[in-house]
Amino acid sequence: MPELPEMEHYRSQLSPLLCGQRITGVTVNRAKTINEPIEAFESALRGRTILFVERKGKHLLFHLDDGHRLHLHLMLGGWLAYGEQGPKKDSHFQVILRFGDGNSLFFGGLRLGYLHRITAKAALEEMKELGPDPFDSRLTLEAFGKRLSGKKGKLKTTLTDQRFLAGIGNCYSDEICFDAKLHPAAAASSLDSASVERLYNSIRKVLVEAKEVGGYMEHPLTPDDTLTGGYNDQCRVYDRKDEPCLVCGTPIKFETLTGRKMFYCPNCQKDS
DNA sequence: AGTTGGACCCGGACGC
DNA sequence: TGCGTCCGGGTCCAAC
Repeated sequence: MPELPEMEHYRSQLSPLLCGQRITGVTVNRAKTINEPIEAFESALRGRTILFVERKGKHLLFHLDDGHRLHLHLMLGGWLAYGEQGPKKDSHFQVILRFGDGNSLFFGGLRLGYLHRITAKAALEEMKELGPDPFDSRLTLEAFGKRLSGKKGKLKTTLTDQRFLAGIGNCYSDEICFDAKLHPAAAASSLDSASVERLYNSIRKVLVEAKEVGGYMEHPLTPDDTLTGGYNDQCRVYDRKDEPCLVCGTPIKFETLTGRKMFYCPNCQKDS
Protein backbone atom coordinates (compact mmCIF):
# COMPACT_ATOMS: atom_id res chain seq x y z
CA MET A 1 0.00 0.00 0.00
CA PRO A 2 2.80 2.45 0.58
CA GLU A 3 2.95 4.94 -2.26
CA LEU A 4 5.26 7.81 -3.13
CA PRO A 5 4.70 9.95 0.01
CA GLU A 6 5.25 6.98 2.32
CA MET A 7 8.40 5.85 0.50
CA GLU A 8 9.75 9.39 0.28
CA HIS A 9 9.08 9.80 3.99
CA TYR A 10 11.02 6.59 4.63
CA ARG A 11 13.85 7.76 2.40
CA SER A 12 14.23 11.14 4.05
CA GLN A 13 14.07 9.64 7.54
CA LEU A 14 16.44 6.78 6.76
CA SER A 15 19.06 8.76 4.89
CA PRO A 16 20.69 10.41 7.93
CA LEU A 17 20.33 7.20 9.93
CA LEU A 18 21.86 4.85 7.36
CA CYS A 19 24.36 6.82 5.30
CA GLY A 20 27.86 5.68 6.19
CA GLN A 21 26.58 2.85 8.36
CA ARG A 22 28.34 -0.47 8.10
CA ILE A 23 26.28 -3.65 8.05
CA THR A 24 27.62 -5.92 10.78
CA GLY A 25 24.89 -8.53 10.87
CA VAL A 26 22.16 -9.89 8.63
CA THR A 27 19.18 -12.04 9.62
CA VAL A 28 16.86 -13.53 7.02
CA ASN A 29 13.77 -15.23 8.42
CA ARG A 30 11.99 -15.65 5.12
CA ALA A 31 13.95 -16.98 2.16
CA LYS A 32 11.36 -15.86 -0.42
CA THR A 33 11.93 -12.21 0.48
CA ILE A 34 15.42 -12.25 -1.03
CA ASN A 35 16.77 -13.31 -4.39
CA GLU A 36 19.66 -15.61 -3.59
CA PRO A 37 20.52 -18.31 -1.07
CA ILE A 38 20.41 -16.96 2.47
CA GLU A 39 24.08 -17.78 3.13
CA ALA A 40 25.22 -15.92 0.01
CA PHE A 41 23.00 -12.93 0.78
CA GLU A 42 24.19 -12.64 4.35
CA SER A 43 27.88 -13.01 3.61
CA ALA A 44 27.73 -10.58 0.69
CA LEU A 45 26.13 -7.90 2.86
CA ARG A 46 28.19 -8.31 6.01
CA GLY A 47 30.87 -5.62 6.14
CA ARG A 48 29.29 -3.48 3.44
CA THR A 49 28.57 0.21 4.01
CA ILE A 50 25.39 1.96 2.92
CA LEU A 51 26.33 5.03 0.90
CA PHE A 52 22.89 6.51 0.38
CA VAL A 53 19.21 5.74 -0.07
CA GLU A 54 17.47 6.47 -3.33
CA ARG A 55 13.76 6.38 -4.15
CA LYS A 56 12.32 5.60 -7.56
CA GLY A 57 8.53 5.63 -7.56
CA LYS A 58 7.51 3.23 -4.81
CA HIS A 59 10.92 1.53 -4.84
CA LEU A 60 13.79 2.15 -2.44
CA LEU A 61 17.38 1.47 -3.48
CA PHE A 62 20.03 1.21 -0.80
CA HIS A 63 23.38 1.93 -2.48
CA LEU A 64 26.22 -0.23 -1.14
CA ASP A 65 29.94 0.43 -1.28
CA ASP A 66 30.58 -2.57 -3.52
CA GLY A 67 28.46 -1.25 -6.38
CA HIS A 68 25.47 -3.40 -5.53
CA ARG A 69 22.04 -2.15 -4.50
CA LEU A 70 19.47 -3.47 -2.08
CA HIS A 71 16.21 -3.12 -3.94
CA LEU A 72 13.14 -2.86 -1.68
CA HIS A 73 9.51 -2.94 -2.73
CA LEU A 74 7.02 -3.08 0.16
CA MET A 75 4.03 -4.01 -2.03
CA LEU A 76 1.03 -4.48 0.27
CA GLY A 77 1.54 -4.44 3.99
CA GLY A 78 5.30 -4.03 4.05
CA TRP A 79 6.77 -1.64 6.60
CA LEU A 80 10.08 -0.62 8.16
CA ALA A 81 11.34 0.02 11.67
CA TYR A 82 14.69 1.29 12.91
CA GLY A 83 16.30 1.27 16.33
CA GLU A 84 18.16 -0.77 18.90
CA GLN A 85 15.21 -3.12 19.09
CA GLY A 86 12.25 -3.79 16.83
CA PRO A 87 8.64 -3.13 17.87
CA LYS A 88 8.01 -6.90 17.66
CA LYS A 89 9.99 -10.04 18.23
CA ASP A 90 12.85 -10.44 15.80
CA SER A 91 11.28 -13.59 14.37
CA HIS A 92 8.36 -11.53 13.06
CA PHE A 93 10.59 -9.64 10.68
CA GLN A 94 11.45 -11.14 7.33
CA VAL A 95 14.87 -9.49 7.23
CA ILE A 96 16.94 -7.56 9.78
CA LEU A 97 20.10 -5.58 9.00
CA ARG A 98 22.30 -4.80 12.00
CA PHE A 99 24.71 -1.89 12.07
CA GLY A 100 27.93 -1.11 13.85
CA ASP A 101 26.37 1.46 16.19
CA GLY A 102 23.92 -1.03 17.70
CA ASN A 103 20.92 -0.03 15.65
CA SER A 104 19.06 -2.26 13.23
CA LEU A 105 16.76 -1.85 10.26
CA PHE A 106 13.74 -4.16 10.47
CA PHE A 107 11.77 -5.25 7.39
CA GLY A 108 8.22 -6.31 8.33
CA GLY A 109 5.07 -7.39 6.56
CA LEU A 110 6.85 -8.52 3.41
CA ARG A 111 4.44 -10.97 1.83
CA LEU A 112 4.53 -10.04 -1.81
CA GLY A 113 7.19 -7.45 -1.05
CA TYR A 114 10.87 -8.19 -1.44
CA LEU A 115 14.44 -7.11 -0.70
CA HIS A 116 16.75 -8.05 -3.55
CA ARG A 117 20.53 -7.68 -3.77
CA ILE A 118 21.33 -6.70 -7.34
CA THR A 119 24.07 -4.99 -9.34
CA ALA A 120 23.88 -1.31 -10.24
CA LYS A 121 23.30 -2.33 -13.85
CA ALA A 122 20.43 -4.63 -12.94
CA ALA A 123 18.89 -1.86 -10.86
CA LEU A 124 18.92 0.49 -13.83
CA GLU A 125 17.37 -2.24 -15.95
CA GLU A 126 14.61 -2.86 -13.42
CA MET A 127 13.75 0.85 -13.11
CA LYS A 128 13.84 1.72 -16.79
CA GLU A 129 10.13 1.06 -17.40
CA LEU A 130 9.11 3.50 -14.68
CA GLY A 131 7.59 6.76 -15.79
CA PRO A 132 8.85 10.14 -14.55
CA ASP A 133 8.74 11.12 -10.91
CA PRO A 134 5.76 13.47 -10.40
CA PHE A 135 8.20 16.10 -9.14
CA ASP A 136 10.66 15.79 -12.01
CA SER A 137 11.33 19.38 -13.11
CA ARG A 138 11.21 18.26 -16.73
CA LEU A 139 7.58 17.25 -16.23
CA THR A 140 6.11 20.64 -17.05
CA LEU A 141 2.39 21.22 -17.46
CA GLU A 142 2.89 21.03 -21.21
CA ALA A 143 4.83 17.77 -21.03
CA PHE A 144 2.26 16.32 -18.66
CA GLY A 145 -0.63 17.29 -20.90
CA LYS A 146 1.08 15.70 -23.85
CA ARG A 147 1.64 12.44 -21.98
CA LEU A 148 -1.94 12.42 -20.78
CA SER A 149 -3.45 13.06 -24.20
CA GLY A 150 -1.74 9.95 -25.50
CA LYS A 151 -3.44 7.68 -22.98
CA LYS A 152 -6.57 5.85 -24.01
CA GLY A 153 -7.60 4.50 -20.61
CA LYS A 154 -9.49 5.92 -17.67
CA LEU A 155 -8.05 8.64 -15.48
CA LYS A 156 -7.54 6.56 -12.33
CA THR A 157 -6.07 3.68 -14.29
CA THR A 158 -3.66 6.11 -15.94
CA LEU A 159 -2.61 7.74 -12.67
CA THR A 160 -1.79 4.36 -11.11
CA ASP A 161 0.11 3.17 -14.19
CA GLN A 162 3.73 3.18 -13.03
CA ARG A 163 4.89 3.75 -16.61
CA PHE A 164 2.84 6.95 -16.83
CA LEU A 165 4.00 8.39 -13.51
CA ALA A 166 6.03 6.55 -10.89
CA GLY A 167 4.72 6.33 -7.36
CA ILE A 168 0.95 6.88 -7.36
CA GLY A 169 -1.23 4.04 -6.05
CA ASN A 170 -4.83 3.37 -5.23
CA CYS A 171 -5.32 5.81 -2.37
CA TYR A 172 -3.61 8.87 -3.78
CA SER A 173 -5.11 8.43 -7.24
CA ASP A 174 -8.55 8.86 -5.66
CA GLU A 175 -7.40 11.76 -3.48
CA ILE A 176 -5.84 13.49 -6.48
CA CYS A 177 -8.99 13.10 -8.59
CA PHE A 178 -11.09 14.51 -5.75
CA ASP A 179 -8.78 17.49 -5.32
CA ALA A 180 -8.91 18.15 -9.06
CA LYS A 181 -12.72 17.71 -9.07
CA LEU A 182 -12.41 15.08 -11.77
CA HIS A 183 -14.26 11.78 -12.06
CA PRO A 184 -11.71 8.95 -11.70
CA ALA A 185 -13.43 6.96 -14.46
CA ALA A 186 -13.28 9.82 -16.98
CA ALA A 187 -11.38 9.10 -20.17
CA ALA A 188 -7.84 10.36 -19.55
CA SER A 189 -7.49 11.93 -22.98
CA SER A 190 -10.85 13.71 -22.84
CA LEU A 191 -9.90 16.38 -20.29
CA ASP A 192 -10.05 20.01 -21.35
CA SER A 193 -7.01 22.19 -20.72
CA ALA A 194 -8.37 23.65 -17.47
CA SER A 195 -8.93 20.13 -16.14
CA VAL A 196 -5.47 19.01 -17.15
CA GLU A 197 -4.00 21.95 -15.29
CA ARG A 198 -6.04 21.23 -12.16
CA LEU A 199 -4.97 17.59 -12.32
CA TYR A 200 -1.32 18.54 -12.76
CA ASN A 201 -1.45 20.85 -9.75
CA SER A 202 -3.45 18.41 -7.63
CA ILE A 203 -0.93 15.62 -8.17
CA ARG A 204 1.83 17.74 -6.68
CA LYS A 205 -0.37 19.31 -4.01
CA VAL A 206 -1.76 16.04 -2.66
CA LEU A 207 1.58 14.20 -2.71
CA VAL A 208 3.41 17.08 -1.03
CA GLU A 209 0.76 17.45 1.66
CA ALA A 210 0.76 13.73 2.37
CA LYS A 211 4.54 13.62 2.58
CA GLU A 212 4.70 16.63 4.88
CA VAL A 213 2.36 15.06 7.42
CA GLY A 214 4.16 11.73 7.31
CA GLY A 215 2.07 9.67 4.89
CA TYR A 216 -0.42 7.03 5.99
CA MET A 217 1.81 4.20 7.26
CA GLU A 218 0.65 2.90 10.62
CA HIS A 219 3.96 1.90 12.12
CA PRO A 220 6.35 4.60 13.32
CA LEU A 221 9.88 4.18 11.96
CA THR A 222 11.55 4.75 15.33
CA PRO A 223 10.19 4.81 18.91
CA ASP A 224 10.27 8.62 19.01
CA ASP A 225 8.76 9.10 15.56
CA THR A 226 5.47 10.95 15.98
CA LEU A 227 5.16 12.17 12.42
CA THR A 228 4.57 8.93 10.51
CA GLY A 229 0.90 8.23 9.82
CA GLY A 230 -0.32 11.82 10.00
CA TYR A 231 -2.20 11.43 6.72
CA ASN A 232 -4.28 8.51 8.02
CA ASP A 233 -7.23 10.68 8.99
CA GLN A 234 -6.77 13.20 6.20
CA CYS A 235 -8.10 11.13 3.33
CA ARG A 236 -11.06 12.96 1.83
CA VAL A 237 -12.53 10.11 -0.19
CA TYR A 238 -10.44 6.95 0.15
CA ASP A 239 -12.16 4.35 2.35
CA ARG A 240 -14.92 6.86 3.14
CA LYS A 241 -17.81 5.00 1.44
CA ASP A 242 -21.19 6.56 2.32
CA GLU A 243 -19.57 9.20 4.52
CA PRO A 244 -20.41 12.82 3.63
CA CYS A 245 -18.22 14.65 1.16
CA LEU A 246 -16.21 17.21 3.11
CA VAL A 247 -17.07 19.85 0.50
CA CYS A 248 -20.76 19.29 -0.31
CA GLY A 249 -22.04 16.60 2.06
CA THR A 250 -23.03 14.13 -0.67
CA PRO A 251 -22.31 10.53 0.38
CA ILE A 252 -19.01 9.29 -1.06
CA LYS A 253 -19.54 6.60 -3.67
CA PHE A 254 -17.61 3.36 -3.84
CA GLU A 255 -17.22 1.28 -6.99
CA THR A 256 -14.60 -0.95 -8.45
CA LEU A 257 -12.75 0.13 -11.56
CA THR A 258 -10.82 -2.60 -13.36
CA GLY A 259 -10.77 -4.59 -10.18
CA ARG A 260 -9.54 -1.80 -7.94
CA LYS A 261 -11.30 0.19 -5.25
CA MET A 262 -12.50 3.63 -6.34
CA PHE A 263 -13.98 6.29 -4.07
CA TYR A 264 -15.34 9.62 -5.29
CA CYS A 265 -17.93 12.31 -4.69
CA PRO A 266 -20.60 11.99 -7.40
CA ASN A 267 -21.49 15.68 -7.00
CA CYS A 268 -18.07 17.35 -6.90
CA GLN A 269 -16.24 15.22 -9.42
CA LYS A 270 -17.10 15.63 -13.09
CA ASP A 271 -16.00 14.02 -16.31
CA SER A 272 -13.91 16.93 -17.54
C1' DA B 1 -3.58 -1.00 -26.67
C1' DG B 2 -6.51 -1.31 -22.90
C1' DT B 3 -9.14 -4.26 -20.04
C1' DT B 4 -10.05 -8.37 -17.38
C1' DG B 5 -9.12 -12.05 -14.31
C1' DG B 6 -6.14 -15.05 -11.86
C1' DA B 7 -1.88 -15.90 -9.24
C1' DC B 8 1.13 -14.58 -5.85
C1' DC B 9 1.32 -14.26 -0.21
C1' DC B 10 0.09 -14.46 4.73
C1' DG B 11 -1.17 -11.19 8.81
C1' DG B 12 -5.10 -9.84 10.64
C1' DA B 13 -10.01 -9.62 10.89
C1' DC B 14 -13.94 -12.24 11.54
C1' DG B 15 -17.03 -16.16 12.87
C1' DC B 16 -18.18 -19.79 15.74
C1' DT C 1 -9.08 -18.54 24.20
C1' DG C 2 -8.58 -21.02 19.95
C1' DC C 3 -9.07 -22.56 15.58
C1' DG C 4 -10.56 -22.19 10.80
C1' DT C 5 -11.67 -19.24 6.90
C1' DC C 6 -11.35 -15.36 4.06
C1' DC C 7 -9.81 -10.91 2.44
C1' DG C 8 -6.75 -7.49 0.72
C1' DG C 9 -3.72 -5.11 -2.48
C1' DG C 10 0.55 -3.99 -6.20
C1' DT C 11 2.33 -6.23 -9.80
C1' DC C 12 2.79 -9.47 -13.42
C1' DC C 13 1.00 -12.28 -17.04
C1' DA C 14 -2.08 -14.47 -20.17
C1' DA C 15 -6.23 -14.02 -22.74
C1' DC C 16 -9.59 -11.35 -24.87
